[in-house]
Amino acid sequence: MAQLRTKKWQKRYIIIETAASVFSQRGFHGAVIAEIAKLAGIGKGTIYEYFPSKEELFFSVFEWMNNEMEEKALVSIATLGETAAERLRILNDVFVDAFTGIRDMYGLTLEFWSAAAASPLRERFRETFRHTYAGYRRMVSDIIRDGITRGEFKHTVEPSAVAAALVGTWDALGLQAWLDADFDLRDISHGFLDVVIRGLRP
Amino acid sequence: MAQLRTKKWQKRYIIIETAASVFSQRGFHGAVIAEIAKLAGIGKGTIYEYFPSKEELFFSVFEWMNNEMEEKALVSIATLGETAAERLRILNDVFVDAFTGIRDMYGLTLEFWSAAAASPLRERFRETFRHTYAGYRRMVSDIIRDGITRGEFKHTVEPSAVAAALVGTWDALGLQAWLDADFDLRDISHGFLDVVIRGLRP
Amino acid sequence: MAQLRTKKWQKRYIIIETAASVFSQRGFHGAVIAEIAKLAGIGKGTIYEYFPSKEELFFSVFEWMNNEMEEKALVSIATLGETAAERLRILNDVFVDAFTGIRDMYGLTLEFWSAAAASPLRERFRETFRHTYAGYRRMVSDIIRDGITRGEFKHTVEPSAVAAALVGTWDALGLQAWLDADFDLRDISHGFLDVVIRGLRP
Amino acid sequence: MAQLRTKKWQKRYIIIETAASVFSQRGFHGAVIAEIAKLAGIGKGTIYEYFPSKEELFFSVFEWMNNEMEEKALVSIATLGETAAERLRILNDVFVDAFTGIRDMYGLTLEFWSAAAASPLRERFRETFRHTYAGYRRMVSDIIRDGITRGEFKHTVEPSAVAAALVGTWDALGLQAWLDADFDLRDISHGFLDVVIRGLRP
DNA sequence: TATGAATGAGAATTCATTCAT
DNA sequence: GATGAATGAATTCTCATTCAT
Repeated sequence: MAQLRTKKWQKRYIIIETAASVFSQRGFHGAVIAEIAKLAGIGKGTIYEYFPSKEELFFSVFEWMNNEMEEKALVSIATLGETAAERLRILNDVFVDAFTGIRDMYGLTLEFWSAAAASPLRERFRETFRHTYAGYRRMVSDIIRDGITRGEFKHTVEPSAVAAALVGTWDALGLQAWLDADFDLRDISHGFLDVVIRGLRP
Repeated sequence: MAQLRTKKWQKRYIIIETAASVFSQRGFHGAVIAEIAKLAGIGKGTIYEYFPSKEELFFSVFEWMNNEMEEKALVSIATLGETAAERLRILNDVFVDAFTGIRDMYGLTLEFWSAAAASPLRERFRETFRHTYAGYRRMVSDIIRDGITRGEFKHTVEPSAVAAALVGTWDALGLQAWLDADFDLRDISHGFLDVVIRGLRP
Repeated sequence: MAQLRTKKWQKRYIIIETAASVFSQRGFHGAVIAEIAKLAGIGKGTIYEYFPSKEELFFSVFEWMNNEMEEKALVSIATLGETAAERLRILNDVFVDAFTGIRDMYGLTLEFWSAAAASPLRERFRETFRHTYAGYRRMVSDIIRDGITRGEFKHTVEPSAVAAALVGTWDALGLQAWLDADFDLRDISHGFLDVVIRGLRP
Repeated sequence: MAQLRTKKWQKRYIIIETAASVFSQRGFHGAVIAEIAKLAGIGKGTIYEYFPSKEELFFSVFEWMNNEMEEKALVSIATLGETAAERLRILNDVFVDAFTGIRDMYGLTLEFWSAAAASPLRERFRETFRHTYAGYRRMVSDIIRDGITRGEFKHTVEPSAVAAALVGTWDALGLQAWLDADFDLRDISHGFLDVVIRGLRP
């Protein structure tokens, strides 16, 4: 991204980062543009030079976080292990780690979902969510299909069903972990993944 | 509920139901008390005779929907089948059916999560969520433990891990189905549950 | 107007009157809703209970002033003198008096014209102006036609042309008088009307 | 104007012309400096090299249009016909033509009036209006006085009263024509002028 | 001289909540 | 108990103007 080096994009990035933090602490509606600007060290009006509205800024934060996360996942996919099972475990850990890394920003995810339900930009939020989920499902179902091909997994399993469910599980376990400090995300996801992998074996 | 027969509680119930509909269409922040009142056929001020604030009303809607759902789940639990596997499948269908039944109100769930992240009443939302999830996890882990006891499931599986993941899966598959009209929730959940149950077998 | 006695209409009227004064002093854009409210002795939000927007409030002021003026003109028409010429003179004086009576509010008229050119409600302003002018033109051309019938005026004059011009003249002389404190509106309009009436004679 | 040949004045002229167009479409308050600059093909900041403020720019547009119009009127005056009546008719046509020529810019005139009522520069607008009207009145009263001298007009008419009224009539008929597409400005002004000229005859 | 990125004062509007009736 | 008129705090967004480059 040569762009990232230009001043314009650097400032845009600063705004997004600051906004992410404020939105995550206060929620979309609780966040106030003036505060974001002040924390970003710029004037209120400047934000509107970069984003046409609060909603669009929020959507940009959403896109940015999606990209960050997807990039991590893709990297991990590229550097993966021997067996399909092993690769599922590694991918699982990517999500666990990602969640742990943004734990205090998890509320933001919930705000994104709410935006997908009730924002004026809801259709764009939904479309992006659909797209993102489709991407993750594809990653997982590719691994499973590969496992089937190699004889590692039973050929009667439905890769897309398992993929959808696994992706959903990562999401949902993150939610429970966010709710409950005692929830041991790593342990629980490992325990469950063991069961799933056993279930996938021929 | 003897209460439900009193006028006071009847009107309270009407408000909650109307509010649920409006919140689900417009989101918490987009919903306007005046509209809820008008649709409920009462005066704006009257709502404040029953609920101290918009947030509290929203929270009451949340509690009410939780109760509705839990009741259904408990009924299904009580009337269950022979094997543990069968009971898991029935419980799975309860969630699938519940989701299908409130599909057009699913946005409300997302708003509840957002409230858990950013409402002034967030702690109460979180606490209720925690409690609800704990309840569902208990239902599932009871079934699994029972399966282990009966020798139907492997005794090394961690019931609570599987329970947390399954409950999460139901949640998360609902979300994906809400996002994507083509998503065949029943099929996919069945396909996945088969794998999980195989994985649970000794 | 039984309505005028209801509280709702009384308050509406107070707001319109106060707004007329503020708009006339500061112009539409210079006027601030908060000031109107304060001067009217009510809360800022209350204005929005009666008028959906600043523009609509302004338009209501416009309608109100139009009605006031038209009423006066109609009264004078009803109580008029013998000859057509006399009636033109009386009508002329109605406008002269009206202008003198609202001299310090004349700026408001200019603001209305500006609104007819550039307000979001411009079409309604224009339509109302058209309607008002048509009404005044009709009053005048009726008098002239009557004068022709009675043989007082030449039958070849075009009543509608003279009516349009006379109505315009009253407007425009008011404007010049507003610009220039030395401008003797009464004298000048009388001098001119004499010429016009001579010109109308057979 | 030797000035017009310098680059500085050329650019100033371009800005004024562009501004006239934008102000006429959007009104003074609806017009945005950035748009004027873009349409003029220059940078936003550059406008401030030529005009100290939006108001001053608007005032310059006003002056420029006044000069344009006055020039036309003076030219027509210089090339006039035989009798005083004929000269009044020619002057009348100058205004009719001028109006027709700037029909779609007529809104601008209304904005100038509004500025005379409510701009921070209102005094300068008023002064200029006064001056302009005085000029036109002088043109007309000179003609009438000349007509009286030549015995063409009655010596008891008050030239300045008729002049003020005629000038006002041109203004006001333009307004009515602007409001109403069906208004036949030429016909009506001719019909009226005939009456006035008859009234002026001895 | 020209530019346009940055600024923040400023104002309309919304709507949860109150409270007199 | 029920109501809805009144309220004003709160917030987004606009845009004329400045000034470093």
